[in-house]
Amino acid sequence: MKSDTTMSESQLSDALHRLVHAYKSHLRSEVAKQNLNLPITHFRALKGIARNPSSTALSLARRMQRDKAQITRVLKELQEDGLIEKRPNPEDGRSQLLLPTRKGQNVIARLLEAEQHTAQTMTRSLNARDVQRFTELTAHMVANLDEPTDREN
Amino acid sequence: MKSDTTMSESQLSDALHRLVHAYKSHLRSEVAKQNLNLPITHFRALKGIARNPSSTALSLARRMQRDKAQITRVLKELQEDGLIEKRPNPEDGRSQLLLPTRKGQNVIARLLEAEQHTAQTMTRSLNARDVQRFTELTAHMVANLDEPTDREN
DNA sequence: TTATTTAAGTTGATATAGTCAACCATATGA
DNA sequence: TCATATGGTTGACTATATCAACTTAAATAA
Repeated sequence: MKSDTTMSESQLSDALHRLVHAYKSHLRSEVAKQNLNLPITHFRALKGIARNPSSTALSLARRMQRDKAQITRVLKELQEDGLIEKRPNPEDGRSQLLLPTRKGQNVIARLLEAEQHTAQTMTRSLNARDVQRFTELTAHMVANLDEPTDREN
Repeated sequence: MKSDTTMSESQLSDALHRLVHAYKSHLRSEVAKQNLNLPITHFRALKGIARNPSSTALSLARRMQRDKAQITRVLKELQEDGLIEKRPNPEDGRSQLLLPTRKGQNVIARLLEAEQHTAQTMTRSLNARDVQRFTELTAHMVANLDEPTDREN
């Protein structure tokens, strides 16, 4: 009798979809309130660059687990918006180091606020332990999904 | 000193994105293994229709929390693929009832298998209680995000 | 040192998702 | 019966993702 299991897995899947949808739409509107017009992926990329001082397109793609083609495009737009700059990578002539500009740092600060509002709304009925637990479980599941097929990308 | 909080929220957000991305890509490949060529959203819609005997486009849109325009398109394609049919709704001349065809039911069964594989992979390091807890927390968060703005759509 | 292979990044083409506004037809209620 | 609301459709557009081909530089083998 596996239908119970199947059921709970369907629920898990649906709940996840709903959560991410609701999360993105809330965050998008928070970002808009800050008068910023930046898609979520761009935000995430920008954050990743700021957090990691010597990012390159490829290292970012790996950390975000996104296609490098997509990253190239996002970076191009971030650069056009003056949020990041690319510097030649002294260690590899094919690659560039990514840095947030001053403007980019400014924008990041505001984005983090928006993100925090959203996260606070989202977790307002949970205590810190629950949030912690949730994050851990999430990370576990990501690892489980990634492990089998040695990902390249 | 709120930077700790901000940090954990960023982590939560990133972890979530990664999970959904990994989940979708795993599920997509499981679906492909079944020789089915159906986007995830179509699958979810089909599932929703099968689960709920007297679905209409709008009720489905509400349950899935998706835009009705998007639902219309998904339904059109499911119908073109012969997976669902539309019957006039005796209670409202503007609306149609949605039913899976026999073929649709067949496909659903195989999709559920694919979904189950993915879920099993994803949760293999967790026990049932953890999964349960995770699903609950997810639902809580969805509720928190939905509550404030009385959603229409 | 040249030739071959690999890696970083870009580009093109295409698929999938989601959003918003305008719109048509039916329903509802004043 | 007129005005308004609702179910559903369509158009236009944005955002996200995937894959393959390609360019240039790097690494390695011959």
